[in-house]
Amino acid sequence: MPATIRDVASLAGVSVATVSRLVNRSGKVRDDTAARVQAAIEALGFRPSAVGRNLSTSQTRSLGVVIPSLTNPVFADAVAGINEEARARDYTLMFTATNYDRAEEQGIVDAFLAYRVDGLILTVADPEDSPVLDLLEREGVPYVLIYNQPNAKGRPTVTVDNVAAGREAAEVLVKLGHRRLGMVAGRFSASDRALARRDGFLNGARAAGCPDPMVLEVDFVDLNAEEALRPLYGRRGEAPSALFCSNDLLAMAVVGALGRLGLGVPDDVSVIGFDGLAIGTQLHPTLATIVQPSREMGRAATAQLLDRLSGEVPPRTVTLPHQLRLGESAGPAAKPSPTELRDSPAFEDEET
Amino acid sequence: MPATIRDVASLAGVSVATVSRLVNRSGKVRDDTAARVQAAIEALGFRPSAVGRNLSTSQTRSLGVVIPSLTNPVFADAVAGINEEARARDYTLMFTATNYDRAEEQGIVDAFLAYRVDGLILTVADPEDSPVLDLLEREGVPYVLIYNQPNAKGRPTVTVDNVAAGREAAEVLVKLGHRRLGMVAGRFSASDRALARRDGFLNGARAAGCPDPMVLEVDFVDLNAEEALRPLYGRRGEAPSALFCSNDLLAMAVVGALGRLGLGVPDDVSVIGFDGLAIGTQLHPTLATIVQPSREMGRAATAQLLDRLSGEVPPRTVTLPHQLRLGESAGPAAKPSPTELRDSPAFEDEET
DNA sequence: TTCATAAATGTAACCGTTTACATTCATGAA
DNA sequence: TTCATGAATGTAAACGGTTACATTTATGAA
Repeated sequence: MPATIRDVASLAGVSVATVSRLVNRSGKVRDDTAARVQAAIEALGFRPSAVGRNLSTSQTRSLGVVIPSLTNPVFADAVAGINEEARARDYTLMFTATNYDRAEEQGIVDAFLAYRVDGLILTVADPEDSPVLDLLEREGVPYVLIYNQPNAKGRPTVTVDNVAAGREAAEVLVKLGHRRLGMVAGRFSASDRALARRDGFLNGARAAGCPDPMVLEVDFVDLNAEEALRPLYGRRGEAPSALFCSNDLLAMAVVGALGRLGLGVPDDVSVIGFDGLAIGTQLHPTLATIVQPSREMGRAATAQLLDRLSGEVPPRTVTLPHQLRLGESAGPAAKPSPTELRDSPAFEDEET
Repeated sequence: MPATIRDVASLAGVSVATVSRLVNRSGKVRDDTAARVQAAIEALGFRPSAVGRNLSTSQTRSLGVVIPSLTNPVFADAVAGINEEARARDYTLMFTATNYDRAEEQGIVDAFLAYRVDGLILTVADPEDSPVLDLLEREGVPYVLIYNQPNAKGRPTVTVDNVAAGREAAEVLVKLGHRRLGMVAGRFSASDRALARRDGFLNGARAAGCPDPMVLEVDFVDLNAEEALRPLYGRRGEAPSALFCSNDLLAMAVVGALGRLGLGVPDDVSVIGFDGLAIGTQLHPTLATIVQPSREMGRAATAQLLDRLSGEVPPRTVTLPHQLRLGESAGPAAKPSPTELRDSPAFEDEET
């Protein structure tokens, strides 16, 4: 229905090649011819079809974006960054969320490959063991991971140092006087980064001579935080006085749940999250967290991918700096009660 | 580089038509032939090119999504809904955020039209006066608006009744004993819905015999809420005791800013937002708000658009139900001090 | 067997671009 | 005036599918 390049050509009395040259500035055309063609284009409202062009050039100037969920602002922020960079370079985005479902993941990537996207940006459950990534490798379609851990297979990734960050979370809590630490995390099977953060956290706790933190693995989607925390806070004395949550959304839910369990934050329990969501600073108490530069990560991933597409850079892993953001949700440990002193011999080697 | 339908055909010793028929189940092919072709497909890793298909069928099974921002979860939620419905019907999404910029808007829609998306879902600044929508109308490309106000030009829209909702916000505040109401809103020029909410709010306030609420129009992106509120809360007695915010993000910022100004929520000032973001229920105080079913709106918009593409339904406007969600941020008005009683004769006709 | 009919398959044009290569045109030197 | 040269333009073949229509093959009734 819309006008084609041939319509324009015949109206202007030139060949399609000339029209194409003018439209793409890919060759010289005399001024008066140009004017005639331009007039024809406007008269017909000609809008070159990307699909025709894609077919003939066998590239689409489009990128596929595959993330677990948009409901978590951390991903939304990354997509915002991806979007910015892609638009700036005149690429279009095909987008989808997998809802943490591997089958979906597969289906989506299949669809994107059918559309012949030039490259993909994705966050997968586990890059070490990912059929989709293997597929992309096999097909030779360039991709960059985002948020995922750098991994054995050398897959290009833009991320932060989750292990170091987890360790810092432990360290700051210890510095505040906490000894009994705990962690609440989403399912590790769905998040290699949560796993890395845990590793760092345990590490940090051990290095500081704390007893091993207990780790609570919870169902992140439709979570009942109160229910999940109850076992931990059934008996008082032995429960952790500080919790590290594998992401901010989780941390916010935990803070709310603790309140409903009658525990004050940070007076009874300190909480520190991960992600650095903007809203965290608006809350009451403000959320202590480890900030990752999500938007920037999106931008960086896109930049690398596009550079790669224009044949420049070799694939590589980029680690962006994270940053501790103190907040009211993490406070000094309460003075231990006599019973607790008795229960926790580890207190002997307390520092500070 | 990837295998084409002709490769498959020649390997299987059949014609391309047969392969096509098998792939699309669009015609009968004998079992043994089917097996041979299937084998060839697998041997070559044949993946039919959507771009080839798009060209020949002149449709793309893709939808364009254009929203102001992903950073606001209300849009992210809608996109999640759009994504769900689109995937279920085997459509792919092209996506972009405009950052509330009209020029961007135009550029993006141009790009989507070039890609020949089958239809668009969008939220624009002002549907009454929108070059992009006029363009779509002219080109005959189907679209559905989301969040925008139903409008004179009869553009199909999926939304809630923002005017009624605004009125309800006023009513609930009045019922809590507030008389001096105020509203904080994003720029009306960027949001027809904020405008509608204000209209309803003013209406409700008047109907209840309250003095006209003052309306503070603020810059929503990179907002310094504290600075913005200072004029309102410079002198105490005359400042509003309850604020309606045109969206939840704004409300959260306002709650935080009030705290920093030394004003307690809800003890000194009540705050009610709009959107019903999930996090609102986790906050402390929990956020009173008017919930719109964002995900559902995304789904509904997509459903209507796709139905329309298959030639069924005529374009129409759908109004989904909104819902008041009480929260701790809106509480009863403080007993008026004597000075205030003197200053506000309007208190005479107080109800309840 | 023979033939009408239906089932299965094949042929080739078309969708809207790009682009290698061929052709025509203008220009200025000889 | 003629011709070599480079600039401007044109021709036609891809690109990877779909599909109307033509052709071949199988089926079963007479």
